[in-house]
Amino acid sequence: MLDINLIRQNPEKVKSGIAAKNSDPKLVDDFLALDENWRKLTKEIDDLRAEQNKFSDERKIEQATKIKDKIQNLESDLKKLEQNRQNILEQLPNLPLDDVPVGKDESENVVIKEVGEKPKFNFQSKDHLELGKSLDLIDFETATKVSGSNFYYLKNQAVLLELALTNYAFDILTKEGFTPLITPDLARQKFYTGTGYLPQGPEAQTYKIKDSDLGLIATAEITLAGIHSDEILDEKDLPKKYAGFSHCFRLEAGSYGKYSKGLYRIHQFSKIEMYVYCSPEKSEKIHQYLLSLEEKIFQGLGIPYRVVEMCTGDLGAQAAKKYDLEAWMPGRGDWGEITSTSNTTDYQARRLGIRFKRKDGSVEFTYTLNGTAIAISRTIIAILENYQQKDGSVLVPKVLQKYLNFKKIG
RNA sequence: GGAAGGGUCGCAUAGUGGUCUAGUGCGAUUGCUUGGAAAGCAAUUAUGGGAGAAAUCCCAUCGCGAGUUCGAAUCUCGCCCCUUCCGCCA
Repeated sequence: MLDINLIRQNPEKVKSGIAAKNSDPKLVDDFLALDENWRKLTKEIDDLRAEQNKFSDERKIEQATKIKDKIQNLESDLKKLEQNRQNILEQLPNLPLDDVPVGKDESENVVIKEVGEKPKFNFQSKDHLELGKSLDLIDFETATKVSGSNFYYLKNQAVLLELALTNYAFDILTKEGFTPLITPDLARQKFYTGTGYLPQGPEAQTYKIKDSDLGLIATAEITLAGIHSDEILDEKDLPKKYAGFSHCFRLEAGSYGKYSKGLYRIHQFSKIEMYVYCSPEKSEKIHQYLLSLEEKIFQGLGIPYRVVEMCTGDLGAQAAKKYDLEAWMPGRGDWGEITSTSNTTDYQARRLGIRFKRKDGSVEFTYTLNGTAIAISRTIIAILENYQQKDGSVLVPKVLQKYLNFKKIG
């Protein structure tokens, strides 16, 4: 949600910002028109109420009743105005930061750097599906029978690999002062909408629990953002850094093609998400910090990756700035998204009511940032495909060996 | 899942239809006092919205939402949460 005062005072800035994100700038004019009517009517009703209160206090019941009827008539109009105004407000995406490259879609994203050496195989390499099968690590067939397509059983050493990756990431993050958490895998709807995820409708990517207000979370971002909703934090406690493990559930309706196969696009996976609450002036530095932690994790794993900065058109609604890490995936012979970190400024905080009190006593909205520490399933793809050997086995990255009693899979 | 009780200002508590503009205590901040502190005394002590150049004024908020009423913290209904007991279970 954007700051109403910003829209009122600087509509041109808002228009150009949302236009860069492929949203219709006309929404701003619509909003301002509704807002002006809303203000007029609000004033009118407030004044009437003041009058009604006065008559009530003086027990002038007849006059008070008359005003009451008047207010009731106006109030239904006000409700409509308020709702329309709110609808538009919720449609407006967060504005991109000034230094974000302008672009229409993902084709205009900017590759910032490439780190690590792509492996060169002197044998016929396999993709993770073949490796998963030959090494008995992933079972899609049985999962399809039990749960449907795009589910999987992790088996044998892949299970231990998942746990090792979890421990590895938590070790790094706790050293960095993050509070480790295992979050609920279900959350109330208001936290989906608050973080900007759509719980329903044709574009919904999330599962909803029938006859309840709950849904399966698509990311721990939802449960981590909820922690301090409707709270006023103390500036001296900022930044608050959380690392939350959760299962993530995504409908992924209509995803087909070679890039969707195997573990890449599935209905359920495990992920550790970083989430930071901070003051506005610290947010850009912390965003770079989150990116550096993501790089540290994948450098440690020895997986070649590149850093991509999203252009304005590919930021999504919540983000003001966003970087992805893409790992080299030999099985597809291409890069595949493996982490994502966003500065959502005060966009989520406004919806969720997350504020903080400065030393001088003033209260303002907190900035929030999120970043993937590790998405286990895609990381397993990258490990299997990059560490495969001629004999069909897969070496375990050095940093994981201390969590496992084997150095080689197969 | 069932039954009973509860949710009030940072915390603790009072408040069962109008003087609640929410009392009291604790805590916090500021001032007075002091060599300094404590104690004491005094004042302040929320959030959102609207009008205004400002001082300031007005509206809303007692878990959330709807309703009854000229008037609701107080009455009614729905929901959420907490506590205790029962059931079920890891």
